[in-house]
Amino acid sequence: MKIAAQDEYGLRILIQISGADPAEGLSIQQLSELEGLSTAYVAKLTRKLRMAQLIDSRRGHKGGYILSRPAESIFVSEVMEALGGNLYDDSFCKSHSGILKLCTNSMDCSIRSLWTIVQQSVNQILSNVSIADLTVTEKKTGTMLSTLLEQNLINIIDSKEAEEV
Amino acid sequence: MKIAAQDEYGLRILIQISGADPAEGLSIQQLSELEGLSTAYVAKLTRKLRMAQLIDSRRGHKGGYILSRPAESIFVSEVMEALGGNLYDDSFCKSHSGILKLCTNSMDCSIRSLWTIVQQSVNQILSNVSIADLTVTEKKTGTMLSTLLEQNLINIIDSKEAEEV
DNA sequence: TTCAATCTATACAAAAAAGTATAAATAATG
DNA sequence: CATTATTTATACTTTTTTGTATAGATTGAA
Repeated sequence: MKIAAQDEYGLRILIQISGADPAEGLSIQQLSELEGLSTAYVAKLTRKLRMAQLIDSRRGHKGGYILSRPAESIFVSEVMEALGGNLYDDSFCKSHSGILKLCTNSMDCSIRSLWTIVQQSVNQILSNVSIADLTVTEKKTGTMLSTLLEQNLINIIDSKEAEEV
Repeated sequence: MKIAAQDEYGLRILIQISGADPAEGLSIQQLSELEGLSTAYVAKLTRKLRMAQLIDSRRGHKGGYILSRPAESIFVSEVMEALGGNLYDDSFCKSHSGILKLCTNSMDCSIRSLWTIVQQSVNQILSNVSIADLTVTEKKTGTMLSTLLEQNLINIIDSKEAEEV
């Protein structure tokens, strides 16, 4: 259970682009220097980001990449989806109301339920963090999203009692 | 960002062992038939589980594997650790009190903070689900841990406001 | 128009993960 | 003790992921 290389590098590239002057954009060459990756590899990753409509490209002389939308409206969940797909596809075993159940009727179901819960939890976090939240600016120096998970962590522990053996 | 094959198969094998009669255990051959994996592959996975002291082996005639502890005390987080390691190593960027911060002072820090939050969230879930919770028995049929994540999901959304721009 | 800077697409190579094969060690049982 | 059923360890092959190379298409500017 690992974060793939593409996830990390693709996200870094997107954050770099979000920090650039939108009138100029960033070229593959510039991104390559900024992140210490080969130009060929950057090109491969920008292709995925572009095909997912997260960035727009301008070809030819003075070309480069810019975000296709404001950084505030691009969420990390979308970036992960574009780069590496989901941890686990949770299209079933999920109740209509959005409340998850860990069903132990069969091993298939219990394991699938577990992955679904994990997937949902990860997705819930990543779909609430935007590229703007991760972009470094002078204004933002020192900013913390300190309560993002704080309460969250406590609740899971308490809810353990809900188990009916 | 994917669940590795070893994570899934290793967990399944452990659940199978937990369901077996402790006086008999389960052999590699039996596990292979139960899960539809080659004996060689099962052997590779049981080795990891054994080295992590999650199962005990008995060699020779009538040998096999049993859990080294009660299923109630083996948590999925340990199993994942034994099989594939962590999503991300979160040994730093974590405050003493256990409250996580998404620090945006530098890109390195902001991305690392994000992975740390994700890692902690996943770990919090997996360290509260035991092998017993996933094991199928007649008694347990129909059991649900329905509130495991329920509240959890709502809190993250609300806490988004805590951001100080 | 011509040139250089740039993105685009596809094919290739290297590294890591997944899965297999095999020989040796161990233990129960007749 | 010999045989058979079993785990153990290591080396090997296949597949997937990661990363590179290269040739072509597009654009701006002299």
